[in-house]
Amino acid sequence: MGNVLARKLSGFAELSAEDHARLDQLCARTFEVPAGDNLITEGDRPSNVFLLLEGWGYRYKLLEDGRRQIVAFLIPGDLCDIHIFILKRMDHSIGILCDAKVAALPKEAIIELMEQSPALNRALWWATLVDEAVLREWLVNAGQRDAYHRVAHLFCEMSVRMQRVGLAGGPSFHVPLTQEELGDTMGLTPVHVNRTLKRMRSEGLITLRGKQLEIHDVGRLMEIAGFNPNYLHLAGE
Amino acid sequence: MGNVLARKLSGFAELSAEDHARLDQLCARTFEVPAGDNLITEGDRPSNVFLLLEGWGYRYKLLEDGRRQIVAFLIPGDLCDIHIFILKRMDHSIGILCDAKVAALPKEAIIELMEQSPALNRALWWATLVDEAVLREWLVNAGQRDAYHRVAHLFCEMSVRMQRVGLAGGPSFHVPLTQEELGDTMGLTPVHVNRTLKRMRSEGLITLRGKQLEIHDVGRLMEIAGFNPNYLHLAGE
DNA sequence: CGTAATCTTGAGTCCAATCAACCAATGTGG
DNA sequence: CCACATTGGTTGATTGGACTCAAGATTACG
Repeated sequence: MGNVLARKLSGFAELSAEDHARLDQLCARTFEVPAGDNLITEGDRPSNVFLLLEGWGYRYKLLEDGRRQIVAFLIPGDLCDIHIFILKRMDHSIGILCDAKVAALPKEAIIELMEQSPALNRALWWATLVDEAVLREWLVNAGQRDAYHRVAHLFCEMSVRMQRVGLAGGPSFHVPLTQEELGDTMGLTPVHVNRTLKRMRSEGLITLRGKQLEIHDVGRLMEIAGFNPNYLHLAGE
Repeated sequence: MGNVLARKLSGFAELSAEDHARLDQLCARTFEVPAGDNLITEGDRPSNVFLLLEGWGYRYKLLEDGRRQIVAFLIPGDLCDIHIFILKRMDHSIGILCDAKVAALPKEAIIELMEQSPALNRALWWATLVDEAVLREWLVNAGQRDAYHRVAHLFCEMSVRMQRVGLAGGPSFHVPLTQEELGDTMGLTPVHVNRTLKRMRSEGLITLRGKQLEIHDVGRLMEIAGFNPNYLHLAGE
């Protein structure tokens, strides 16, 4: 179903029934990608745009010595760069965190879509700009906040994003990340992530067991994190 | 002159004489912005796209307690987000570092430009995607590298970017940044930036005096930084 | 059910922050 | 034209947050 994408985009623009049909049609050809696989590898020249329908992915870059920085998470409804084919080669990789269902959209289909529907064109642009805004906020996170506030901020963002696509029923949702992956996201070691989570648990802020994250009081966590959702550019502004 | 923009874009796409004319025309109405001013402030609803013709600008976000993270530098030829008007409000600010000359491009002109010239459309897209790629690399920098390698990496990037728009004649170029601003860029304190620069100076890597940066051996600095220019997606790939 | 991956905790170390002067350069007004 | 103020740069001493190393507990999974 293109429903995940439609649901996400309709948070920004009013989509017509025709637009919905277009999106559904776009997602006709899907395939499965098992956890641990790479969807795209640095150096590739992708000619398709991928849409994540189920599961989680993540963008990352590797340094020569093996260190890894995760630069984005992809959750259902997320596209990997609509215009990626403009660049000659990928400058980063996209990995899959848990068994995923993916639609491959030929670039021609994307171009056609954007030409035919001004609403979708704008909506896809909006999604792209929000991705960039998230990247800026992650840079703020890594550059300015200490471990405790970094984790808090990331969890707030995840909560909002999961809510948005209907994957967080209530205060609890699935986060298929190891502590090592959390560390590589925020520039922390897994050991320090562990200690930070322990602290947040002991303060009654969260429960994180078996990849299930529960935020006991989102408002309070947002306050701690200094979380301002404006950068996600949600519907109601 | 739109020449700065044209020079930058022609590093990616072959622009026709007509395209050059279009760009020149676009930059007809210019104005000056003094150092220290904000070009755009968080919360604004810009209806113009700004093109920096002379001087330096920087994107930044402030936290409640006054800390600042610089998330990008704008040098001559850089546009501030072509499609910014799709978002309702700015989620960050753009400041001016040294007296600048700026062209304000009405969004209609941008849209028209992109419709009329496929080459320019692609080129502007390319510029946008490169901006995002730089952001990813900055996140890697802040998340994974220590102060010494962070500074080295940033200087390598600046060198390449300045070279690209013809603002670095040889190994030396103008960098109108205080050590505090360098710190806010990389998530370091000014004191530590100072010590790091001192070390790089003592190792004979750089000279930095009066806002003039000279990199004595770019190849060596790139090696130290682990700098791979692929993310800048230059012409020759 | 056993092995590997992940999580957890402790002890010691180190990189970068903080605190605090002092110096150099620039600029302004009397 | 000089006194003084301000900003930016430099250096030292100390502190602290996060890393490293290491070992044990728990969980996941073939």
